Amino acid sequence: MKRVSFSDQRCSLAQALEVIGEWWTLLIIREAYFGTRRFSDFQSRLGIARNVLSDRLDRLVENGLLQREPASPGAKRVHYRLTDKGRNLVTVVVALVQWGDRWVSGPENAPIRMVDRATGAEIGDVQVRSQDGRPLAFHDIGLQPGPGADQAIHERFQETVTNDGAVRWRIRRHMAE
Amino acid sequence: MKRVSFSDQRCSLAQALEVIGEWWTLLIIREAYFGTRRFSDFQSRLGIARNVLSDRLDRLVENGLLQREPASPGAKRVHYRLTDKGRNLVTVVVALVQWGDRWVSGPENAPIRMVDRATGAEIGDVQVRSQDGRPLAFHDIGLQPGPGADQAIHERFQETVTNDGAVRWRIRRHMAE
DNA sequence: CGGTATCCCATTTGATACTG
DNA sequence: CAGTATCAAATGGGATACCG
Repeated sequence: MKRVSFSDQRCSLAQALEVIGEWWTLLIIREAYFGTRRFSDFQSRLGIARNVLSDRLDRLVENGLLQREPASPGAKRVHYRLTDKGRNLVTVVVALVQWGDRWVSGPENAPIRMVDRATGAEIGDVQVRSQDGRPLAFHDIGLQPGPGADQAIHERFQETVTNDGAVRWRIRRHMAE
Repeated sequence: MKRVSFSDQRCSLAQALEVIGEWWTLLIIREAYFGTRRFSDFQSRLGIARNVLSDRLDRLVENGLLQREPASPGAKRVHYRLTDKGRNLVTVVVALVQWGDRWVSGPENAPIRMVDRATGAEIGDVQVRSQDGRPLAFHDIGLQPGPGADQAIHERFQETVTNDGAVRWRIRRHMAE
């Protein structure tokens, strides 16, 4: 059966997965970070089937993560280059690589080191932070209904106002109540 | 045909995708962040088929992102709770949500706000940073062969030593040379 | 409630052959 | 080189029925 489209889910996570959730997509993006631009280089380095690659590249261009440009001025041959939208995914990729290094492969097996160009030192761990830069641990992050929250989302939250007028949101653990 | 297993790819990104690359997996993790613990709550909130959910939960437990525990002491009913390994993915999820908010949905449509519990202010953008906390833009990040680099990886880099003895790595754009 | 077992279809994927 | 076209196999996913 057709998988439910995530696009009707409001969550940005689902929306993002709609774009990059395909198996190969992030690996293609990663290859692009490496500077790979040509069809055949993507193909041989990733070991991906040509038709699948073709399809994924099309979709990535369509979605604005990659752009096609003439390999040399006037040539019909094209290169695939990252757009800002694609480049902006670097946080996700780095976070994912670091997670994989830490919990799956083990840091000692990391095939790639990512360094700060300016100093040559390894980059830091990607972290969630407050706007003023304090690292936030899992439990420091609170959830609230956002500007685009629909009925279903609102139903999952319970709003309470404390004595001093501050507003708190609590997440309902179970719907039935 | 059988899809190539990413596990034989050295890259931690591929390894991570092996664990969480499945369509539903990250959404289940997100639900767990919301505090969802029961099978039926996952099911009804995500709208996922029961057998698929069953399979994904099994795999998540197998891979150590979730753990099963008795719903109440002595009960046979179980809850699914995040492990540290699962919780640690929060960076990835937040980065992905923020990317989706920014590039796909538009921030004004964000159904969920993530705030710093201590202040109630929105959390900051997840960023790649140097170890001493400077934000690193895409081009500030350099790549080098890591401790687990194999022959194939090494071949993609060219090592050069500058006059003053510093070592630089350059990525070969094309293999043939 | 919390699953498991079956069944079946849609999609993805890889291999191969072909084209400009 | 840079794809497109076609095809078969594997898998993912949904629906439904069943069970303790």
